[in-house]
Amino acid sequence: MKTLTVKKLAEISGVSVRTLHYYDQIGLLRPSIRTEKKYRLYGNDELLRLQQILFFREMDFPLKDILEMMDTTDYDLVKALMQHKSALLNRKRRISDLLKTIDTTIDNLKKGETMKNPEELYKGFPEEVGTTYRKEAISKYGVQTVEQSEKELMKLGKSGVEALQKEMENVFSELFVLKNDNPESDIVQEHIARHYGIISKFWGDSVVSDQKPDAYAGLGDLFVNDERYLANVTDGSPQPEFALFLQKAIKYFAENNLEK
Amino acid sequence: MKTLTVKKLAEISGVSVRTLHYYDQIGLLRPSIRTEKKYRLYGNDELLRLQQILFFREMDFPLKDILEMMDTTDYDLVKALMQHKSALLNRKRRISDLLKTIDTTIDNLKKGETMKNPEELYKGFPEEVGTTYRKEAISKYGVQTVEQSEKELMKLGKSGVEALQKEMENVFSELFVLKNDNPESDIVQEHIARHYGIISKFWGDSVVSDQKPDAYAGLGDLFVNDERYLANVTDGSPQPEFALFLQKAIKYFAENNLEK
DNA sequence: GTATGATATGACGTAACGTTAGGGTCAAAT
DNA sequence: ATTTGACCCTAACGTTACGTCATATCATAC
Repeated sequence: MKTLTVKKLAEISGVSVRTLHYYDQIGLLRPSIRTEKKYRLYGNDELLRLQQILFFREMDFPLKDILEMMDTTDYDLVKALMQHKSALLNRKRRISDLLKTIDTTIDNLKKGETMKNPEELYKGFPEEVGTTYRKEAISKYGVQTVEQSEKELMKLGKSGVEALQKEMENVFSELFVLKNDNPESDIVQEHIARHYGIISKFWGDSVVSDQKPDAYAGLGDLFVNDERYLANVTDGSPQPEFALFLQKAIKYFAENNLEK
Repeated sequence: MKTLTVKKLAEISGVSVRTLHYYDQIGLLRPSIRTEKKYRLYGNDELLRLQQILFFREMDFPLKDILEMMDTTDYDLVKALMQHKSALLNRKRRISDLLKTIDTTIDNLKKGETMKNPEELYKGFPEEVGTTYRKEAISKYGVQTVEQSEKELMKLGKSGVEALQKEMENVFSELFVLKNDNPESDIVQEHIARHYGIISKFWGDSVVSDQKPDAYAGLGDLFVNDERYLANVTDGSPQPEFALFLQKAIKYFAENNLEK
């Protein structure tokens, strides 16, 4: 039978020599022969096994699991693959979330220098939250949808909008008083629900209904990420603890009341 | 000013005490005060800074980068975020690929892995190059010569062949990256040489030695004439420019290294 | 005075290798 | 026969972001 040295095997399989040493060490892939002088020699079976290993490694299985899978004769491969699949799906979702957050963060940063346009509508709200979501909404649902909903907002009239703004400020100051309570307590959650209601009205149709839970949950993160959002509630001084409190409260609310 | 002990800070920020120790150690987050007895005391600024850190950590930034970002005043945050975004997009794509592979694997396992026909050997190669050349080779050298060399290929075993296939795919994807370089540049030619080596092994004796230069040069033309040959390298979308690039590179290689 | 809880430093463990470091071995070329 | 150069071996540290003891000191309450 033809045998292969480490280097050869490394070359045709595309892994490093060190990797083969390591796999030998942890018992994942042992050479079929050790010569007098301790040289490793691999046969065809080992090449085959290595291919298997690399396949699973490609799938991001930890080596420990691979070892177990390959040494357990009655291993349920399909089940393992499906499990792994769901883990991958989770990772993917998480990355999608991160991407969203990055986008809004980039938006926020850029917005800091530019923008001063016709959206006086949003004045007075937790600093520029409205405009941020306006941009997001535009990119998601198109400009005309958003402008449509803004027209509806207009119908409320200046005074109507101001009333909403005032209401929102009230909720915030009430929440501020509760900042040392448990974010998941009933009373806090009631206020959060009120806040959500106001925000919803404010968003109108610019954020489509089934996107609102996500958008709202994202709000909590924004408070933490950029203290300016709370600046006009806390009269200027940074309140990281309050922001954290809001984040937790909002997260809890979104998870328990919005996702269906 | 209000100060926080490790435990307190850990609690309100949601990280472990050990993490704070560690961040202190690597200089990422130093307490503003060290008491007589070395107790760490953190002020508001540190809490704020920690929030920033955690934000970036959420984004999967390595701590080293976070440290640099936060200590470099003129750091281009937007740029960093966009870079990071593209990295995340890559991860996401990779995961999507893995998911696809897992699905097909599960399918295969359920169907009861068969495949053992002669043409199965050529699977994974630039679509049908193998079989096409089989036909061509047969018409040129006769059936028995080809079958003989296929027996030799069989000796490599499935895994050996797969290793070759993998190697070939690697070369292609590396070449794809270089597709805007000069086809006659050293680096491109090096990869072409590798490719030729692999093809040669694959052809074995089915293509007689002194015919290989011609056959190989012909390969470049095939790429241009039939886009399917590159289909599985370019994940489906036609890449006429890449094909032309390969054709030139191969022609140059054959003329300068193979003919004599 | 002592029990309890918080804090400190130090050091090992983790995953999967990469990377020297220091020394044998084998085949070909001299 | 020897030198070269390519290849082989083991040992061991470095990497990331902490978790988990171990051991010792400190603060607070009873």
